[in-house]
Parts: sequence; C-alpha cells; structure tokens
Amino acid sequence: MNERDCDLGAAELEVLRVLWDEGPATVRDVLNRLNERGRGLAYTTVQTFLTRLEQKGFVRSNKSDLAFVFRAKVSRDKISRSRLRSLLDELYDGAAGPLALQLIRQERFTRDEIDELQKLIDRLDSKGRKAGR
Amino acid sequence: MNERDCDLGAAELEVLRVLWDEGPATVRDVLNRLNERGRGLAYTTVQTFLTRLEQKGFVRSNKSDLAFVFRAKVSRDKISRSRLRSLLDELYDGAAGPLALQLIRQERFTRDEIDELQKLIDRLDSKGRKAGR
DNA sequence: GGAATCCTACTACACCGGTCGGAGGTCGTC
DNA sequence: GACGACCTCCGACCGGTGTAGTAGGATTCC
Repeated sequence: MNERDCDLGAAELEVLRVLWDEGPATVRDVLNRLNERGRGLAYTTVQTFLTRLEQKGFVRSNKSDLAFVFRAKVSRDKISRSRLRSLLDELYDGAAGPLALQLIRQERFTRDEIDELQKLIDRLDSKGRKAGR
Repeated sequence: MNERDCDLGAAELEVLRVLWDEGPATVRDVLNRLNERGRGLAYTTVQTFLTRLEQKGFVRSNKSDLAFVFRAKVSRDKISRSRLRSLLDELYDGAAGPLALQLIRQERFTRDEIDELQKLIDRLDSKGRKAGR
C-alpha cells in the first residue's frame, strides 16, 4: 500500500475514480460514465483496466447476475495520502513545508476550508509552542 | 510546460534534483553524487538521463573544457507546482481543499513553517471575509 | 608510441501502461 | 433455432522509461 502507489497509471486512476464517484459498477457502467465525460475508450480497454486494478488489489469484483460488478477496495484518501507522500519524497526529501506553503499560496479555497485550515494550524501552533519551550 | 510534467520519470527527476542541489554538473559529478546516496547506476545510464532531460527541455548543457556541463533549466518550484496541479486534477478535479487539509493533518512542520502558514491563512481569511459579505 | 582513462554517441532491451481486437460463451427475441 | 446483444478471456501492439553495453575519439602518462 506504499509502493503500490506508483503502480497506478493515470488511466487506471480515472477508472478507479469512477468507482469512487459512482459506487460499484460494471465494465459497461464505467465505460458509459467515461464516455459521458468525453473520454472515448473501447469496452475492452476499460475491462483491461478493471482487471489490472483487481490484480493490483485496488478493486474487487463479484459476479452478479449478468456481469461482474467492481468496487473500489482503496479509498481516495488512501491513494491521495500515498501520492502526496511520493511527491514530498521525490521533490523535497519528505519535507512537507515547501509544498504546503506553495499549495496555500497557489490555490483557492472555500470559506469552510479556510476555517478548517485555521483550526488545524491553531492546533499545530499551540502544540508546537508547548513542546518548543 | 504544463503537460510536460508527466514527461518526467522518477529516475529522471532524481537526476534533475542533483542539478538543483549541486548546481551545474557533469555526467560524472551527477553519477558520483547519486552513488554517494547509494543509488548505483552506470555512467551511461546517467548520461542517458541527462541527454533525455535536455531533449525534453528541462536541462541545458555547455561543452566546457573536457566534458559537457549540464544545468537545470526549470526550477524545483515549477516542477512542484505542476506536479501538485496534476495531483489535484487527477484526484479531486482540481479542488485544493481536501489535499491541503490532508497535508496539514498528516505531515509535520517546523515552527517557522507554521508561522508562515498562519500568515497565509490570515491573509486568505481576511480577503475571504471581505469578499464574502 | 602504447596503455589507461575519460568522454560522447549510438544502440539495445525489458518492462509497464494505454489501447484494442478477436474468439467464444450466454441470453433474449422473432 | 438462428440472430443480435452482451459478457469474459486472452493475446497483441506501441511508446515511454529505466538501465546498460559498445565503439571510438581525446587526453594523459610512463
């Protein structure tokens, strides 16, 4: 679950996202969903991705009535954490500071997100201060 | 400079990092640096990476005295921004909030970084408040 | 001047990820 | 009971990335 991160190609991730967003789905479901989004793929391509995802342990399937139904075995958060970690390691030897600052500077946030961030920073702040002296 | 992001493999990035950290360097310099870090590579492998990086526009070289000297053409920040953006797009359709929260929750920060984060949040906060009402 | 050393250029190869096509089952319908 | 619509399984292809070997020019050093 650590190294596996990079085992996920961009297209495979797209497919996984459909499962996250839509819940359990068949090959055809996923295909339709992707086509709606303008991603033109062949049926068998999607199938390939799903079976590869299953081999890699990101997805599991049950044979239902007519077709296999696939569902995600890993959460978006888990992948996100792992990806984030890789990014930090690859670029900053694991230091989170630079990326965090960049992220806050560069991107936009909602009111709620800002409040939540504020809360988190407060916590860090007080903890740091206590430990620091 | 946008799509190019993914044009950078993990190993290529390692090489680029040496140029960021050490400044301009020859193939041998980079090789030595990587070997010090326990990364065992053949001379020609490093050479391949450097020439590929040059073809892709991430690096440029000048023939100096004996050997070519390579230097980075893109900054770590630029790559970082681009990578971060990809991550956001791939996982959250570009929304920065979830990742920011995760980052702050999951990672550790120095006192200075916390202070800096606090400053940035303050700015967001006041701006948001003004615009919000 | 021949050996050792260093550099560059070119080629090679395997693996992975993105993309499909075809062969061969099952099921509903006319 | 043949046809069409689906589904699954398996194999294939191609480009990119990681990794390296070899050939051959230049420099140095005895």
